[in-house]
Amino acid sequence: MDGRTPARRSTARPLPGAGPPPARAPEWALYVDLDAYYVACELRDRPDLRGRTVIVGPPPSDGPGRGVVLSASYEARAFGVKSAQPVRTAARLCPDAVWIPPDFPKYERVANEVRAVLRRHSPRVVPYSIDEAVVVAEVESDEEARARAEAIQAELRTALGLSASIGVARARVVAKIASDRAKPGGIRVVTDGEIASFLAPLSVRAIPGVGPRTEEILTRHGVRTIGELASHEPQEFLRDLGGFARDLIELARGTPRESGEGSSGPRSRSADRTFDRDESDGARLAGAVRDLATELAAALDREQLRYGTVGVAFRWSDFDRTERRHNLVGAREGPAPLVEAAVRLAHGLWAAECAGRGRGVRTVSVRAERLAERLQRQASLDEYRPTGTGPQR
DNA sequence: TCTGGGGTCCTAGGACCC
DNA sequence: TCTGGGGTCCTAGGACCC
Repeated sequence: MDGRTPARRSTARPLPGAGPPPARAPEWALYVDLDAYYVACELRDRPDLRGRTVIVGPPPSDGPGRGVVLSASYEARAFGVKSAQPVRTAARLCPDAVWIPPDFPKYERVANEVRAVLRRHSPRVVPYSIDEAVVVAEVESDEEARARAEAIQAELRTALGLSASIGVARARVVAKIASDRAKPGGIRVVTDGEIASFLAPLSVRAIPGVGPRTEEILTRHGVRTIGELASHEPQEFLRDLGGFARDLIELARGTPRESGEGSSGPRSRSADRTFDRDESDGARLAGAVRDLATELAAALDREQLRYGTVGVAFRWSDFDRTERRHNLVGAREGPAPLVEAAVRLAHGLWAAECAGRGRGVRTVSVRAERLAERLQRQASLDEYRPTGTGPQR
């Protein structure tokens, strides 16, 4: 919900009233990561559960289900429970856990309170997800940066009852990695001179953007830690990793390149539905797509967004995924173009499958992309369009 | 352990135009 | 007579993140 908040990035420079303008202090990134966020939000309302094994996710008692754990308290993590774990597994590992169904509107509200706190410590706050944000601070030294992080941590705890881990570095990527090392509830400062030695012993998996696939590729080249990466040349990985190879090696050598200010409003919105049982009835699939598209259009409408591309994806019974997209002419709004395109794409996908393997559908999702803010003026322009001509909705 | 519901960014190939 | 090469748009898919 925060994508459209003020901070126009090009004009995000702080304006210090009548202060002396000359030399700007160096910028430090304070990467704030809230600990066990969904659980922490629930514990604010249920202090009696503090110190207990608490899991946010669809309760296993609701039936077999296909859900996963969204967040687990550190007490539950001690039993091996973790995010994205199937609820059945979690229930087996930790049979006495207290289960709380997720309440996303609540987490969104609390996230806004968090961002308000952060803005009191710097006008430049870049949200990365519901529970992560970077605070850009212009301070003279690493000691000052640490002090700023301590102040943020203290205020989040006293004002909102939330625990945060904060990584502090000049480069955002490094601050992010440092915040992971500070969990839970710590602060880790990495100065420029320390970057290479701080990263060297860590697994390449500690780098954001390196998942199982990339790890496997690097392992094939004999690279397991970030330190080992530093002695290679980007060309060695170019074919497998593209431009990412250079970023990785520069980071490993302690000279990461920074990538823009980021976060300029949402790029896409989607709505999905996972069936209780894999669906193989074309008419029911089309019905689900129609419902999702209608729902999505309403959500976009609430956010005052228009869309330029519609996509439909099927997750098949074997967990494989297929997607089709269609570019509309210009930016559209309202349910009709979205529903019409989504149903057509779904038909195409389904027809292709029926001609081939004939798997059932596990999850169907409808996505709107190339989002643009709707101008207030637009409504009145439409009023002036001569009736009976132009595209009908 | 058979795997949710959101998202982001990047790449590659084909169509099409000059 | 086939013959470039480059740029851009569109679509599909891959990888990754929380």
